[in-house]
Amino acid sequence: MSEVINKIPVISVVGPTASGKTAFSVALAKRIGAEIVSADSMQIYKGMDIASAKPTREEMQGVPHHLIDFLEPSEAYSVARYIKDATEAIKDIHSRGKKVIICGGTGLYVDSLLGNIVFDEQPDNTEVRNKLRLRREKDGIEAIYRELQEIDPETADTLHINNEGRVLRALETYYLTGEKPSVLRARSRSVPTPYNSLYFCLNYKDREILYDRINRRVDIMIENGLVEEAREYFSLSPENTSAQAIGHKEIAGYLRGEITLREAADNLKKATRHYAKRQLTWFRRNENIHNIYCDTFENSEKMVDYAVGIIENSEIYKAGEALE
RNA sequence: GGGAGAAUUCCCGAGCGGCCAAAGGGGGCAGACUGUAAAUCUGUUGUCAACGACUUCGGUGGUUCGAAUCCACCUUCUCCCA
Repeated sequence: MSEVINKIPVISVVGPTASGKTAFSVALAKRIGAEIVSADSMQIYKGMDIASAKPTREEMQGVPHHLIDFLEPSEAYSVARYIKDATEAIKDIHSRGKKVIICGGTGLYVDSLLGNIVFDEQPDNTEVRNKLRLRREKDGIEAIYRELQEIDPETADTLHINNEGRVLRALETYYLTGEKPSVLRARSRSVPTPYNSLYFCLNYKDREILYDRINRRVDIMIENGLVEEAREYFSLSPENTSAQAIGHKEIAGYLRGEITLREAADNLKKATRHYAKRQLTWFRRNENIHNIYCDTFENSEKMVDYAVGIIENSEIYKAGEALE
């Protein structure tokens, strides 16, 4: 009980893309007096407003948003950096007596942050990484994988050989730190979380409704100038994290004249649906999550009422109040 | 009106007498996930009382021990000449 008192209460709003997180989290924030810390690996980037469905000024309705629109697309980013940035933002908000809502669809970021996964400082990896890549070219992935099996069979067991990126990274970690990835992973989870969190996942009983929302949103993005945004984006030609974003890369074929805009739009819809499905898989394994099935509520206000009810019944703020 | 060809499982598309519930891809569904995560990767996808059984390859009939594969007719579609 005493540890609950010292923890920072945090509400998180997750859910698949296009589920309505932005509107919901803003409405909830206004109701309970919170600020929003984004957990979105693409909305961090400047100049990807349409593709990442970044909340607009109007949508934010005066609720402060953190970790949005602050990085150049050419910059790399990672979970480790996210945790650092988000921790800082949370402390800041909390110190000013406001409540915190984490809102975003990047499950890895949210879970790593709230689960307090510790990412130690690591030396520069470019040299090791390049060496491993060269060896992969020369000896093939089988040899690399076999080596991982010898060094850290536990990690090798959890990785499929076809997942080359992960296999390579596991070995890279080993050569960089001298420790087995499985050991590091265990240690990263050993520090108790400083947060007292309550998870909401915006969900849909009927998946078709979500898919329809996605399809419609893509059409709107195109109406709003997604093609122009993509054209500008590619003129900068960044090759980092931001290049992975769904949106611009599907439009690229059209810009090169290889496919019609219609085809590009269909590809984009498809890729977004796939992404939403992966997100659902991720969130499903969190048994502490409160699913809010959007298609079972009359209106958005009732959804917020429902969430507030759960918050009031929970201990996360009560414990804090008892302290004051 | 004449000629050529095609119809395959949710879609595209292979198969051309047994090894076919039928390659491959797409889509769907499920899953994994610790430093690029909107990424990367895996499994599954006719039905069932399910290590076996049953119903499928436009329709009907036939040839054959055996047909998605061969034959006949029918239906629909495509193309070419009129």
